[in-house]
Amino acid sequence: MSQRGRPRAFNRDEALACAMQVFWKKGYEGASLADLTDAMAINAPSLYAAFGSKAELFKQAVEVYQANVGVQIWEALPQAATAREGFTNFLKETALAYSQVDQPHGCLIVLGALHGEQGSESVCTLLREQRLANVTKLRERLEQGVRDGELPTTVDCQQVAEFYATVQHGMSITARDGASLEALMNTANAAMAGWDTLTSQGT
Amino acid sequence: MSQRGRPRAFNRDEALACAMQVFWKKGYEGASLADLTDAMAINAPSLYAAFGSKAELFKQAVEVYQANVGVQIWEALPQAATAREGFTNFLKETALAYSQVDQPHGCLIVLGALHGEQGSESVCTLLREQRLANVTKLRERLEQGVRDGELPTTVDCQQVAEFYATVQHGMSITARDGASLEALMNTANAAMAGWDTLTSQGT
DNA sequence: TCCTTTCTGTAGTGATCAATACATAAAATG
DNA sequence: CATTTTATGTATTGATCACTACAGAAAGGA
Repeated sequence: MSQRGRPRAFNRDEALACAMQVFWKKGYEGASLADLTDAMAINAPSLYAAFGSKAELFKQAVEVYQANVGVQIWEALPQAATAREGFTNFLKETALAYSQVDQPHGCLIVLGALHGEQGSESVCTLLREQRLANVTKLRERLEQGVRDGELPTTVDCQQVAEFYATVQHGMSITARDGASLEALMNTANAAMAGWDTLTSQGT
Repeated sequence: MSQRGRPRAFNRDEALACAMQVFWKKGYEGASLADLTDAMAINAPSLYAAFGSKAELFKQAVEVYQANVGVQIWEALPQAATAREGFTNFLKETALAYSQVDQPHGCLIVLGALHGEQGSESVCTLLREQRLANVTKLRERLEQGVRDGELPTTVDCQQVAEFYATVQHGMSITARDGASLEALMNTANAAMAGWDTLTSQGT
């Protein structure tokens, strides 16, 4: 049972990667269909046949982003031996990912769609859920640190997770404003300066 | 030499305040002229006669935002007796301003226009310059602390300023995601947890 | 009263938006 | 070869975008 009909003349994955780049650079609403079809080197009917809609294309682009850029950031958490090392590497990988040359600076998940007002509600909600899920990842790594005996049971894991997630969110803005890798690394280090205090007392 | 011609039928400042609310909530590109004229309760020709263009209206809305919301945040810096107290209050005022009830959460300067791609380059540039100017305000307060003898001369004021600016940027995203005042206050406190370390050593 | 000046509301401008109708092209199947 | 199926390119859809032409209304000045 091979494929019937005229074969697709473009590579779906490559086109999706091009679309991801456009969304990353311009955001969901800022990326017009003309921008997307130009970058993907296909016509609008081919885009709709392959991806369904602009919103669906964006959601698949987010998956590509997570699999390529995001995984580098978030695999630092479970791989590290300690929560402290995990958070340190998480922030450093964020600094690296947000300042790559020949790539849009900052994060697609943070910058992709902030104002879900006109037709982009579902996309905005998707990204917000991703960000909230990221807070959960950070909190769970802290809770693991508590279970391991690395951190005291009095630490408020949710509060600490929200702080480091907020720092990461801010790094997207700062990266878009032109911050260098060195500057982002310094911010990552600065965020870790409070680690001992944050993970020793409850408040 | 009083005013000639038919008098304006609406209050310019009130209409501008309404426009500022729309831009704050929906962003520059997300706010359509229909949104603006609806909120301002005027017709398009009146808007253009009074403000010139959508971009010019936005720039004036930013001034209104700075004068009302921003001043509450930034006057904390010079008013405090010490840099530490100034930064603490700066972050706490930020948490308050970003989680006001019956107001859009987060900051117009941060969330108003991030992707300056299609006709919004000038607006995007304006906001970026504002954010960079904010970093300068923070750095100058630290330098004042060095002159006062509060902070050692070895402290890298630019690095510390960029860190706290990044935290503030991130609080806009976190606030938009639904964070409570309490959560933002906790993040403000968490950011201050590293103060002593950041302002004692050079790196 | 008449003229000038400025504002207001209606009704549009061309451009661009996301999304498609349709005819044709290219493959497998019979 | 004929049929079916799917993809492609051209051209276009109605909606919405920021913006404005125009005529009438409301004021001051002569």
